[in-house]
Formats: sequence, C-alpha cells, structure tokens
Amino acid sequence: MIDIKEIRENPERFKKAAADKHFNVDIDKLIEIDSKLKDAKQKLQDILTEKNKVGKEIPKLPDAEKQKAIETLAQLKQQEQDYNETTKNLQPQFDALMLEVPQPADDDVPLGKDDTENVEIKKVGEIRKFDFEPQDHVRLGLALDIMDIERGVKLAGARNYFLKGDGAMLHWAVLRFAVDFMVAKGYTPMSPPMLMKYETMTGTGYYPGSEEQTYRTLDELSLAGTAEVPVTAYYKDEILLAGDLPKKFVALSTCFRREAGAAGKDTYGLYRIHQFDKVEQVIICKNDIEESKKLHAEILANSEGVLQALELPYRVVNVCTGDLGRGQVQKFDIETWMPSRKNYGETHSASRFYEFQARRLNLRYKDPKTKKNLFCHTMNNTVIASPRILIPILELYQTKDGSITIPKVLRPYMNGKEKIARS
RNA sequence: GGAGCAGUGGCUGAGCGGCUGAAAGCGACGGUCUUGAAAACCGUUGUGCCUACGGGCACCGGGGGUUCGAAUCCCUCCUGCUCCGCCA
Repeated sequence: MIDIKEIRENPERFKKAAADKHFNVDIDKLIEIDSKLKDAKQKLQDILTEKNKVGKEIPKLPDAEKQKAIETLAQLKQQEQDYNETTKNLQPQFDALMLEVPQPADDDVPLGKDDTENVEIKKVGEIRKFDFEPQDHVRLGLALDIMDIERGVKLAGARNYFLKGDGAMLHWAVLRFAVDFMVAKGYTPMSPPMLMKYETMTGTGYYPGSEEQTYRTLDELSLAGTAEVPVTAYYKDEILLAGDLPKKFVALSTCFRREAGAAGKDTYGLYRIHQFDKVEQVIICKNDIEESKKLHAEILANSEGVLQALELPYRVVNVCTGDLGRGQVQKFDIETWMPSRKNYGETHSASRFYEFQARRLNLRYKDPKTKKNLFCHTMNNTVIASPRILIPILELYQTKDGSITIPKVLRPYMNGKEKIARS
C-alpha cells in the first residue's frame, strides 16, 4: 500500500506507475473520495470537540441550564450521526481503491510490456553439449520409475504428479540442501502454516487481484502459493526493535497454485504444476532504500550460490515494468537452463517491496533516532523450488545410458548414492 | 461438541461509570558513575489522524447499545485459556 500523502502530492506519478505496470486504478476517483472523506472526518472531529466541551460542563451547571445543554447535545448528536454516515459510506470505497494503487518501479527497472522485454544482466555456467541425443525429464523420469504423472492426473487431475523412489529422495535432497545452505548463512528456518486468512493474503499484496490463482477452502481460508505469505506476515501488527533487524528467514513449504488462465501453457512435464515444494528466503529490514537494495542483492546471491553448488547454468534477468507485480519495485528472475525447453526457464524470483507489504501488514519497528514507528521493508526470493529444479538436474545430469549422475552436493542427502539408474 | 474464565500501552499487569490515555514492573532511550562493560541511581518513553502548530480528535479484541458522560454497564461477534466429552 502507498502512503495517501504521496498520492495527494503527486498523483501523476502513480498514474504512470499503473500504466507502466498494466494495472487499472482510478487515481482521480481516489483523490476525490479522499478529499470528501477528509472533509467529513474534519467536520466530525469539530463536532466531537464541541460535544466534549458541552458534556464536560454539564455536572457544574445549575439545573435550569443543564436542560438546555442536554438539548444542544442532542442536536450535536444528530449532526454527528450524519457525518458518521458519510464517513462509513466513503471509507470502504477509499480502502478498496488504496489497495489497488501500484508502487512505482525503481529507476533501473526496464520499461516493457511483458516478460519478453525483461533484460538479461548476467549469464553464468557452461551449457552442456551432448554427444548423444538427450532426453527430457519426463522420459528420463518415467524410464527410471522415479516419477508418475499418469497416476497423479488420475487421482488429482491435470498438472498433478507423483515422485517416487529416488525421484522423491532427490526432491527432498534438493530441498534439504537448500535449507542447510541458508541456515549456514544465519537464516532462521521456518515451517509455516499455508492456510491463510483473506487479510493475510491482502497484507502481502496477493489480494485483491490473485483470488482466481488461489485455492480457497470452504472455511474461507486460502492455500498460499508461496511461504512468502506466512513468513512476511509473521510479525503482522507488531512493532519490532530496530536492533533486531534485519530478520532473515528461510522457510520450506508446499505451495499451491491454481494456474488459472494458463490452460494449454506448459502442460508438459513438471514445469507448471498445481502443487510443489519450495524453500523461500524472506528478509524484513529497516526502512532504508540502500539497505533494501543491499539485502536484495544478498538474497539474489544466495540463490545463485545454490545453483552454482548444483553446477547448473543460469542467467539473471532484470524484470521489466510490465511483468512486475503491483507491490514490487524491482524483481530479478533467475532462469536455469533446461535442455528440453532449449531455453532458460524461470526457477527463482527475487522481489523487493520497500514498505509496500509492511504498510498493508502494519509491520513496523521503532526507529531509535526519531523515536518514530516506521514501516519495515520486505523482500523475498526463491532458494529452490522442486520439482521444477529437477527438470534441469535430470536433463543436464543424464548420461548416455539413461541414468542420472547425482550432483555432488546432494549425495550426502541421498545416503551417499552417486547415480540413479534403472533397477 | 458441553461448561467456565479472559482479551488494557513494545511486553507483563492494575483499573471496573466522570478525578484514567490509563498505576506498577520489565524493556527501550538519555544521563551520572566506570579504563570499558555490568550493577546502582536520576530522567524520558503508547498509537494513529487532523492542525490555523496554540492545540484538537480517536483508540483499553471487533461491532452495536445504555448514559449528559464508558476501558469500566448491556448485547453480539471474534480470539485465547481451563475443565469435561470425543478422536488419535
């Protein structure tokens, strides 16, 4: 959420942000409602001032005047009620519009309409050249009997799957490796709840807007699509001590995504699925743009470190305005080389929000200098998401005979096993 | 599911119709002391909004009501705790 004062001062800036990010918000209407609401609140306050004044004098007044004062009060009460009604009518409209105002992207974000205009900023690792015809992860996985998509679909519908045997082991190995990697860097591990209240989804910026991308239960809870939601919201409505910041978390959770509107897109294999497991890093820091940027670079570097340890080739892109979420000021995606797609495929997404989420979550800290409560800054990045990351692992680590060499760093998590072969 | 109790400032916790925006303790911040630190002592310290910068208003879980006046009384909802039942 944006500070209304900023919108009042420079509405054009937010109109432009909405246009660049492809969000539809009626800023003019927001400003109109804001000024009416502000006016009504001011009047209401004046009436209350008067009411308090009259009320306070009543016990001291002689009986004759007392009656008159009580009558004045009755009149003031009537006026109070009128303005109260105006306020109660306008407030929800104001609130709803405020939730829709996007945060402008930072200056070094490329202007662009969609993901085709993201800008590559670095490329790391050699792309493997095969001296045999490589197979895709599905064919490999089925032949090795480490995944079963057919039965996943039979039981749970399209975009569902089983991992089995060494497939399940490899999945957990990657996740555990990623968690340990982050814990070694001092991040606090978390196993969060994933059934979230509507307001928590709103707090992190997913609602309103992404309801149809989300599984919702009969209890009106939403299955979060990422641990970013519970972990960023962890300190919702709290005031932290400046000295305790930054808070660094690493969470492992299952993620649920409806993938509505993606019908027919990436239907093959384990790329786009309804349920997966992800290790996510979340940082809550001070309200300081430089620190935010520095830590954003840190969480990006962490994920690169994981990919480098797995010896997977990847590139980093600076996501353009048209592909940014409402609250994100900047996002770097990491895309890992996937031979079957003959391209890099998104495996990580590092977003920086400044105070956008913290405002919605009412997540603050006490600034010792000004003694003011300031909104924190938040950011997050994937550490590893599996099974998507199994696509490059299986495909790049395959051998001519159809077996898979297990990446060295994962072997300790596979009981020392070095390869997955047909049994 | 049944019965009971409770929700107050960053935290713990008093208050139970006007004298209370709220005691006390802890924490935090500033100071004295110290080579430095700790301890001790002194002082400051709720949040949000509006402002003609003098102030004003709201907030004691949410909403509604009683009253001239409510943190305090009533209704309702939510949340937590305890006991019983049920399940594992």
